[in-house]
This record gives sequence, structure tokens and C-alpha cells, in this order.
Amino acid sequence: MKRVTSIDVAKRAGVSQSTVSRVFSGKSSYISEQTRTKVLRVSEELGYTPNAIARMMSSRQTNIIGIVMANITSPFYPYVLEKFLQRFQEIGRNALMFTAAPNQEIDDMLPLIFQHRVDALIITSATLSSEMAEACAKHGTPVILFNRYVTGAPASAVCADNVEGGRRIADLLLDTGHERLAYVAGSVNTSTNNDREKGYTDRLTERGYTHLQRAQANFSYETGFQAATTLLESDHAPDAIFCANDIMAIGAIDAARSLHLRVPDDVSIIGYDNIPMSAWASYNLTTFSQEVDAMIDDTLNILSNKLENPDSPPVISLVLGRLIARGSVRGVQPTDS
Amino acid sequence: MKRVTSIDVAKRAGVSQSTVSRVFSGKSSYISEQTRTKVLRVSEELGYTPNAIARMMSSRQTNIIGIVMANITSPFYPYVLEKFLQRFQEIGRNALMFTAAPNQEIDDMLPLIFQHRVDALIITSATLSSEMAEACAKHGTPVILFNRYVTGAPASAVCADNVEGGRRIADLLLDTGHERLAYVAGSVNTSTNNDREKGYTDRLTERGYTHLQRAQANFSYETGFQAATTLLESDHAPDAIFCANDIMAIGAIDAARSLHLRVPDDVSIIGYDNIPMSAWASYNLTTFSQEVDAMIDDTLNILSNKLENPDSPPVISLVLGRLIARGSVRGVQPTDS
DNA sequence: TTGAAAGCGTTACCAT
DNA sequence: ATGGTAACGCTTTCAA
Repeated sequence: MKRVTSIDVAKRAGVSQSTVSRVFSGKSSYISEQTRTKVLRVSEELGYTPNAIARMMSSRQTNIIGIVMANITSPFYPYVLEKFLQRFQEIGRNALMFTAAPNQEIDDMLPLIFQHRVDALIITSATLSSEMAEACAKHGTPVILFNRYVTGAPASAVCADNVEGGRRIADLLLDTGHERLAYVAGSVNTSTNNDREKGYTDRLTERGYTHLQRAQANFSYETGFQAATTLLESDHAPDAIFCANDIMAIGAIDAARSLHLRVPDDVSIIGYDNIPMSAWASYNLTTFSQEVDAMIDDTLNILSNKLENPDSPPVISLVLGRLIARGSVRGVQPTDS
Repeated sequence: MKRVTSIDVAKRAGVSQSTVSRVFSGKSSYISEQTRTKVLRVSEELGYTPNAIARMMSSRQTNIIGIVMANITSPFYPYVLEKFLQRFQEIGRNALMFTAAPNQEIDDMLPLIFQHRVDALIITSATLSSEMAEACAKHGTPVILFNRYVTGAPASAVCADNVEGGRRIADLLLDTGHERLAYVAGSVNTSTNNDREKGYTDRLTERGYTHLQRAQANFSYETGFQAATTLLESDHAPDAIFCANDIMAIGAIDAARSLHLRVPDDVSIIGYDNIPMSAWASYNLTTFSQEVDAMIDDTLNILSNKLENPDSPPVISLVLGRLIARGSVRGVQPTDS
């Protein structure tokens, strides 16, 4: 039960504690094959494992990266998380995870996180105040926002180009001759929804389209179903609905069907995200992809850059998705993927 | 840029370093309101944050719990993870996360994890060898397996009672007069699939049913679709298919539809897990629930028990789910939920 | 209620 | 290639 330390190993192996340390710290350091194996053997016998905490303490480097995820259960965050973790393990770093409780400000969590002296911090799907971003910068802790951004603050960010995506969807719907357009919004005050809506409505306006209908939902299947039902039962039912994400779009398809409307013949429905489910035969949803892998790669690149070169300025990367043409919008030729 | 320590605060506040420590360690310790506020004020000025690493070092307690998740992207693990994290944050613990890369043995990851001196370890959806379980026990690190178990090893476990679930499904299908039964298997050598299949086939055998058809899949939508297609196109097409999880069952429903078969009139389909999607109008899948919340609660309870009482013996908790009767099985009365 | 001093188990640096 | 020793920034006795 008593913890065995490098000193115990040193004594038993008849070498100095420094030597034991060298064997385990792996780096350069020249050690004779002979003593190395001896140390290793003794460690095995004694059941010695280096104490990472002590290592952090004396090297002033934790090799820990903090991850804050606000919405773990949303469609693609688990995937993102898995990729992050795999990558971190490959480069010998560990992940300390935090989740933002409902209504909890990220700002409030930071002090706790900083106590752990993380080497860097990734925050997904949540924003921090510019003051806090300043604080992090002063602290010397690189922060990368994933799928959010703050302008003017010293924090890097990787984000889908939702504004441009919204614009392209507006173009698509107009180009294919739709005449009564609607928008099903995601949760208010999320940048995801705001940006998609802004791109969509701005472009519509630019092209002279004026009577856009709108229904509020919150990114969930149920609210998407609800919102679409309301829209489709109204007097001036739309012939095309853009839903702020795929889940709601799938809800909308089900809503249309339960009203005995055909998709896309009676109403076109387009989503956003390109989650796996949107490819399923029963939905075959036309959507606009989030290039998640590209976003993950960008994040990881920015991160290693910052880690190697702490003084490099913050980077903001906007990743544009692409149209995934399937069968739920009238008049568009399905693409292969 | 220079890190400010409790010594800096002590000097500036004109107190001893011990006093500063006392102020921040929060616990009992009597401190005059006067010095406390003074210390707090100075800390604020200097931007001091206690160093958690140093604290771990000297207190020999990390307050860190390790979480190993093999399959983060499977349907309900994100939910489980979120609950775990929320709970840990409530009780002032932090989570160090690991994921098992494809084909990576958990056993190989443990040494790394132990280096961090985690107070406890939760392993989801993966097993460890009994030797490793022994090692953990000797180490004094409580281990709890979530959704897996090892018998005879000193590790606690919380697991759905998949065998009994499989048996009940056999009973249900037989009781409702189905005559040509099939099973769509999940990945081989997963205890989830093995247990569900064992319960199902054992019970079928007990009741004298003999020509069960079987198709191999791997828990994914696509393979479920495939497997069901094969089954339904055969000469002796089944009139009831039990799929080892909901995702495959949903694939099976789509497969049936694409063959112009009606569910449940032409073929009954039943899944397992009760994921949110199974309640969607377009599937309305009859299934057997995993009582995830109960499992999470059990896990957390066992964990705090172990933490308070390290010598308590390992506990194995089998959580039985219940039938969620919806519309995809002929002859069963839908329940409300 | 406060202070002094001894660890905690490494790494890093300086010798040899 | 190896050993000695001073940090690292706290918590924890033990005294006062």
C-alpha cells in the first residue's frame, strides 16, 4: 500500500535517484543500456510508476489540455471529442474535461480550470467574455474556441462559415424556383442560429425576396416538428423550409408527412450540418455540411502552433461547408456523396 | 508572466505563507475575518490562483477521477458522460478523460492513467483483464466498469441486465403469435450482443422454438439495413426481427419499407436501448429500455461509497430495463411513455 | 489564531 | 554516463 517512489527504486538498484528519473523521463539523456535495464527490472519488481503529479510540479509543465464542452449530447460533439482525445493521446497529452451546467457561464469555470495549470484550453460551443479572453492571454494560456468566435479578443477560433452557408441556401432555394420561403430558427442568441439566419435573410433581401416566414424552435427534433407543423398548416403554407439544423429538418419532414404532404413535391426541406442520419433512406435530406474533420484539423493545427510558438497571434479560421444535394429539395440534382 | 505564489501573497499581506494556504484550502481552520479578507484582497490584486498541482503533491490527493470511454459516439454515452461530468463538478472533482483507440487494449492504457494518481477510475463499454483489476485493487484505486462486467475480479460494475432483457423479448414475440423469428446480431464478442442473444435464444429454446434465423451486423444503421434486407428477401422471410440495438432496428424498418413491407403488419421489428430516435413518429419503434439514468445513479453511488469506504467489497449491479411498447410489433398494446 | 519547518516525488542543473 | 542538490508551491504537523 505504501507508494513506491524513484528513491526506493534507486536504492534497490544501487543507482542514484537522478538516474532513475532519467530512465523514465525518456528524453535524450545518455544512459548505459546496462543500468537502464537494471532500473527497469527493479521498477517492475517493486511496481513503480512515475508520479505524474510530481513531474508536473517540478517541470512546471502539466501536459494537460482543458476541454470545455457545453453541449456534449449534440449531434457531432461526441465525434469531435473523440478525435481530440485520440490526437492528444498520440502526442502524449492528457485531457481534463469540463461541461458547462445549464445556465452556467464559462467565465465562472475558468478560475477552477486555471488552478490546474492546463497548457491550453479548448472551448466548444460556448463563448467567453473578452475580459476573460484577456485574462487567459495574460496568463499565457492559449485558448481556442471551437464553433464559436469572439472578435477583437485575444482568442483563436475555428468556426463554420455559417453566414456564407445561409447565403448559399437562399440562392439555392430561389434558383430552383421556390416561391414561399420559410425559416425554422434554432435557439435564440446562439451564434450558430444567428449567423445562418443572417446569411439567409440578407441574401434573400439582396435578391428582392420579402415575405419570409419564420418559426422559432430550439434545434431539437420535437420543436422542429412543431414549428413545421405550424408553418404548413397556415393559410399561406411555404413551399420551402430551411431549418437551422438537420435534426429540426428531420422533424420537419416527419411533420410534413403526418400532414400528408410529399417532400419535396409539396414542400422542399433543407437542413444544415449533414449529420449521418440525414443520409438515411427514409429522410434523404438535402443539407449543407459542416466540415467537421476540417474544423478539427484546423483546431489541432492552431493548437500545436500556439504551443510551440506561444507568442503567435490569435487565428480565426472560418471553414466553409458545401451543399449536400439529396432528395428533399425540388429541382436539385442529387450529388453522389 | 512570472507565476505568483502563496509566498508572494503572504509577503505582501504581511502574514505567513501557512496563513495564505489556510485561507484557500477552505476547510475548517479558524482564521480571523480580518486576515482572511486581507489575504483575499491581496490575492486579487496580485492575480493569485492556488496551484492545484502543488496541492495534489503535498496533500497526496488529486481529486481527479479517470474516465475511459471506448465508444464515445455510441448513442447514449455522450449523455452518460455529461451526467458524470456534472456530478463530479458538483462534488468538486475533476475528470481526466481517455478514449480507447480502435484495437487498443484498456490494459495498456492503465499505467499511463495511474501515473496521474486518479482517485478512482470509471471504464465504460470496455473490459479489463482480471490481472489488471487485481493491479488496480492492490494499487488502492477503485475501478467501476460501466456497461460491462468481469466476474471474479475485484472490480465493481454496473450493467444492464441484457440476458433477462433478451428473454423477455423472446417471450413477447412468442406470446404475440409470431412464427418465423430472426435475430440481427451486433458486433461479435461484445458482451452487450452476447448477453442479449443468449437470453433470447435460451428462452426460445426453453419454449421449444427451434428455427431461429440469424444475421450478423455490427450495431450500425447500415449493417442493420443490410442484415434485415437479406433476411426479408430470403425464401422463408421472418415475421419478427429482434435487432440487438435500436439503430439497427431503425435500419431494419427502413429496409422493410424499401421492400414494400409494412411494419408491423408484414413484419414486426423490435430493438433494444430506447434511444430518443426510437420514439420518433416515423419509426415508433417498440423496444426494450436501457435504464440509463438508473445505471448512472448506481455508478455514482457505488463510487462515492468506495471513496468514503475504500475497503468495501466490489459491487455488481444489474439494472433491468423494461418493455417500451410502441407500434412496431404486431399484437402489443402501446404504452404511454 | 498564527508561524516555522518538514515534507510530497519529481526534474533541472552543476559536478564529476 | 552518473550522482548530488536545489528547486517546484503547496499541505501538514508542531509550537507558540
